[in-house]
Amino acid sequence: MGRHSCCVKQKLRKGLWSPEEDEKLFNYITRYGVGCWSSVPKLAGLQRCGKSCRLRWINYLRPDLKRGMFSQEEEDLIVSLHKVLGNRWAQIAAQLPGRTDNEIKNFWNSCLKKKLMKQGIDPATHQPISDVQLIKEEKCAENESLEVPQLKGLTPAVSSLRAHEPAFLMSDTFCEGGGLLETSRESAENNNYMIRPVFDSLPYFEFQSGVDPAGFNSNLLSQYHDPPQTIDQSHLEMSSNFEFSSMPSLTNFDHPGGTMSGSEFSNNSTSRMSPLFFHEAKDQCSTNNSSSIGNYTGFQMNSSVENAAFSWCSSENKLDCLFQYQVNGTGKCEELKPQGSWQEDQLHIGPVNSSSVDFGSFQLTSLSEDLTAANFDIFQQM
DNA sequence: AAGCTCCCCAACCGCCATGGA
DNA sequence: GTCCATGGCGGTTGGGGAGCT
Repeated sequence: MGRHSCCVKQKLRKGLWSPEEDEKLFNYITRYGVGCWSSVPKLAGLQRCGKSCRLRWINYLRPDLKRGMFSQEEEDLIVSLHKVLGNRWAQIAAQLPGRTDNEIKNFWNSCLKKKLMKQGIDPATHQPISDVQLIKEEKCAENESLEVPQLKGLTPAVSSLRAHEPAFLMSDTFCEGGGLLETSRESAENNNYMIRPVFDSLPYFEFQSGVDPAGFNSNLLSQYHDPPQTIDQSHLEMSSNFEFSSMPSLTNFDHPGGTMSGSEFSNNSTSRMSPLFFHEAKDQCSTNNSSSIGNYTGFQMNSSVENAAFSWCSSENKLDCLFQYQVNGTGKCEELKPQGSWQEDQLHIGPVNSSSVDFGSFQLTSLSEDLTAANFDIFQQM
């Protein structure tokens, strides 16, 4: 018997999320934080499985998500990282703040792969297609000599295609194994000696430092942006400390098995605001020119979001969060939120509780007078 | 306008790792 | 050591919008 999904077993709702469901989930997470995902749907009043809720939160509702097109810089970074990491989307995503593994995976499959192929680069190996094709054709020839009948399934039209197909299409569509329309994965499996990343046994990399202000890890790129064809694996294997540690992981919001309280949650997610707040902020900004910062009009919020400064950028019709902080009993500023922004149509619901946050393990490391230029490193662990 | 095809991307599936009982 | 619940991840699917005929 095949394994049933949790949704099937519990006769839960599947498919696209409605705005009402989003609202319920967002309200719940905002208020109580993420403790145990399996209990979230019940407590939030959703007919979904916990997994589904988790995914929806991580891929869509999370406040720090970037929206919109990938920049050229991000694109280059993804390609470089893929060259090193292969399809380890979660690890790639960890180097692109605000992007999810799913988003990057989709972007890769729908755009980047094609782009690379057009450039004559095999997306699986990052080698020139001519080289890859040469190897593949050699293997094809080998197999054909051994298993000629495999080609019998090809229609005349397809057979003629074989002769005229550009190399990069040939490599993905036809060739060996007798499959007429081999998927790239099947093809990859059959040709594992070709599609394997430059090196594969890569449990961890060191990301201890080198995170530039844009959030990218320059260490990784300087090391691997244009990596040599061979990399000394022994170096990697012997470095037991290698880990992705300095970047805000996409799963930093998850506290597996933990008991993250609502206030703790707000440490990570205070960037959500209610539409009411949004309009309030917008109005305040548009009428208050006394604290302009460049193109912005700054102000201090004292209503639904406390201890935070936002600014309304009228030219872009968006609200920017300059920072949010927490001052403890000693007056020490213990947290700053990274700069972010919200388009009006991205706003959802829910008050934000930013009080009594325990920021024990995080420390503000820099603060500029010019808030728009401030470079905050809130995830630098003490 | 209707039908068809393509393709993007949100969401699901299933496997694996981990941790607690 | 085993079982079970849970979370994380990569691969895959299919709904639906866009573009074309």
